[in-house]
Amino acid sequence: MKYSPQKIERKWQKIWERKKIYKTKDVQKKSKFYCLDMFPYPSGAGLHVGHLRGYIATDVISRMKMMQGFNVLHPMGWDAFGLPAENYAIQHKIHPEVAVRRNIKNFKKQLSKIGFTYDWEREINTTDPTYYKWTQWIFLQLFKAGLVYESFEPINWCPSCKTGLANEDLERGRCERCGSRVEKRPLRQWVIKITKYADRLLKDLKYLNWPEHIVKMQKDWIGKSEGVEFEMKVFKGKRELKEKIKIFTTRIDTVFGMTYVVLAPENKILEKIKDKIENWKEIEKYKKEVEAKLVEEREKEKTGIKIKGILAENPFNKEKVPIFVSEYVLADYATGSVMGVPAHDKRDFEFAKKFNLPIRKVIEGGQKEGECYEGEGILVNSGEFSGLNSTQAKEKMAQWLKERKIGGKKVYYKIRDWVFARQRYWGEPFPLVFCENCKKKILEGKYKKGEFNKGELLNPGWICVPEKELPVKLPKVKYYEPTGTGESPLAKIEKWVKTKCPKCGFVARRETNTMPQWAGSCWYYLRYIDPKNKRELISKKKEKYWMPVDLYVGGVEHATRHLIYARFWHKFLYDIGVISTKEPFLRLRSVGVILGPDGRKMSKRYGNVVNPDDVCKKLGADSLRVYEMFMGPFDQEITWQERGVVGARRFLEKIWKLKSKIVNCKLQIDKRKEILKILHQTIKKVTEDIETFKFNTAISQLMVCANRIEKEEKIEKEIFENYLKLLAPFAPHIAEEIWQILGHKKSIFLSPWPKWNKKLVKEEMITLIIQVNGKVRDKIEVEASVSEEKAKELAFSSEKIKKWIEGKEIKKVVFVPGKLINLVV
RNA sequence: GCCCGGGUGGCGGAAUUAGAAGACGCGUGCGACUCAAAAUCGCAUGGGGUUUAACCCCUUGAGGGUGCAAGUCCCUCCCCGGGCACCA
Repeated sequence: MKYSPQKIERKWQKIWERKKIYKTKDVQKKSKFYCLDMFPYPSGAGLHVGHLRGYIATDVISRMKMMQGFNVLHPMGWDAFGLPAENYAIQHKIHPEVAVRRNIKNFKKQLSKIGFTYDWEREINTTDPTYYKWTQWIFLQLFKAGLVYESFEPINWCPSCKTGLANEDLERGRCERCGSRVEKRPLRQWVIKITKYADRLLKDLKYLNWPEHIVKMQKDWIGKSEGVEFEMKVFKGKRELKEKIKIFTTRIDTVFGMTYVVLAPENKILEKIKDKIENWKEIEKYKKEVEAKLVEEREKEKTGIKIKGILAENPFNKEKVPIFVSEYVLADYATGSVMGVPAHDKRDFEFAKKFNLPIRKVIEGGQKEGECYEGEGILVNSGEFSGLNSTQAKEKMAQWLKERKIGGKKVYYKIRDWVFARQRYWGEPFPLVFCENCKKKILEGKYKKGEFNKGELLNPGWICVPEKELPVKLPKVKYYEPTGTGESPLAKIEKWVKTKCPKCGFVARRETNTMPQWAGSCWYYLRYIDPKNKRELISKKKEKYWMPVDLYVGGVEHATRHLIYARFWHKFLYDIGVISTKEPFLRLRSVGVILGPDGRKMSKRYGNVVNPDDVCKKLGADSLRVYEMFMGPFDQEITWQERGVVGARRFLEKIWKLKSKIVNCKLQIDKRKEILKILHQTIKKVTEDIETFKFNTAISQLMVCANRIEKEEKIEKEIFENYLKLLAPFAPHIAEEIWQILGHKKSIFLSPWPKWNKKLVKEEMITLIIQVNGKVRDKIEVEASVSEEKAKELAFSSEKIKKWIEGKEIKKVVFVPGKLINLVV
């Protein structure tokens, strides 16, 4: 009989489904394994082979764990809110809801052909009201805890997507999604105080078994800076103003080198002191110019303007220095103002040169003439602090400021609060309404204690929708295109917007922004555990059993977005007692991108997309699976080559043929020993390599083993069965088919994973390498336990070796047991 | 600019604690089977010497170093990929 994957694959997929062998049970006894993929956006383009790489890997591991006796949870679902789904809908003039339904159907169909172990009874969809009810619920808890605030500050606005964006959604000043240049635009926004969790998000990284580079990316993104903050007095002539300029620096040791101060154009202090500024009109003009610039443009230059008429006083030496406004100071980091120390900061150096400002050296550290020196060293020209080294000076100066109550140690983070609202249709509605009456009450202080929660007091007028009224359903609309006005399309649906205040019953209006794509993916891994729970987000018992996720697999592109947001929400849920774990994802592995056959990113635009359906049809799902795991290191980017799938298919053909050699009796003893040895070596290598994500070498070992077995006339049934089990996670259909042909009634995946015998794995005989001066000159078959004496004897008696050492003095002999002997002459 | 990865045959890639460089696969060549082709099977396959053979030399981006021994460790440089980029 010929190997015909088209027939057997469909057959087994149906049987597995019917017999529900992958149904996850919430039994609490067995050891559990929660194996999770980052769930896909069901885009209209469908899946390509690149998407599958991670899914196949988790499937391989899930199958092995299953056979090892673990209770495995390996679910799948859909991250279906957000821009990709919405843009697709707009482009094709279909309602997003319809498009999503259609796309999910297509994705599911595609996935069903690969032979995954998903338990579809736990399927989730972020756009399902029974799901987003809980997304809204979590938001409400954040709101009530005072972690959400309404802001009107200028934020990043994508003119093409017509929505505000979070810092995380930018790439070099461009929209991460569409590549448009982002503008700063004042907009009413909901912002979540993720910065409150910055320190914990940083510290707890040490508990995680994550790839180092991803940990580092998160550290850099959170960007903790420890320094000193202090106040500078501001003078107009001899008169001191009541406003003070706050400076944050990580290099207080260079403070005596300050020759000027720079403020961000958006710094609020400017407005406060504008009547003291002689050239206010000029400053105002400059401010407008800078604000009109795109984020990207601001990064290139160091334009600036001097504020005339006022000076700032350095508290350390009472020196009065000029004040500038420049675009190189960021308004939304630290105090929005910096001290200019051109001798010891490259940016200040550049600026000082441009504006002809004095450059004063205060750190001695072997710098070059005419350049700035950013390293640490010994303080000079620094009054009482001269002679200290940078580290000592930092301590003493912070103390000095603290004693005078004008400053002290301070920590800032690079991570910004999370801009959480989008002016788009396809997202979760906010469970908030705005009530003028309640606003008045709060502002006038005429309310009872406990009448309003922390969030409501923080955002006067905004009232929480009661939890029992959740979900606030996204209304069906005719027109869902973004408006571009800063309002979401929902604002136009008067019937939906107009409502009653749940608190006082007055006329109120619903919040019309929607949540960003990331919201739904922040907690989806919890929903898989308890997908049908209507009473609570998750049952405590189930959470305790299944959490944390034991293995999480997905692309690196989520390192500073989804993976930070999800950790943040998880920690919050922990804080309010909903869950018992501090971190959601214990072990993380990132999957490398598969490039098209032309070496470019797989994309419709390049016409290089490989559809798994075609590969399955032509060569079979098992071949596809084996190839994807064999093609190279899992986390590495790699080019798709159809030839490679053909190679995988040939390997499976070989296995298929091997079954005709199976016999029920035992082999001759020496042969049996040899075959058993390679089998047990293979059990060891495959088991360990799957565990450590070295799928390519696991398969290579399976090939080596098959090549050896193939040489025999006969194969012992038991040996072959063990081999099949090792192959099964990679090529489940063919393994199951042969398993059945061999007479088994139950699925191979219900049989136990083989264990290796330490004694059998060990080589008894080895090839002893004989080197002369480090070069291989002879090889001899010996027992692995060969002694140094014996090895020497063998080396000296070798004819080949004699040739090399003849007439020479042996200076040294190096013996590595079980490996080699090196004669140095 | 700063911080991470990485550079191994024609190609994808193996190589434990430094211990036979090139496992496994692809491709290619030759042969078998065949009327023929495909598929399949067998053999060969880093480069260069060489009288068949035996054997020798060179070879892991470049150069230097440490070691009996270096793809692996150290220094200098080149190239490729990624992250961050006025974060004070």
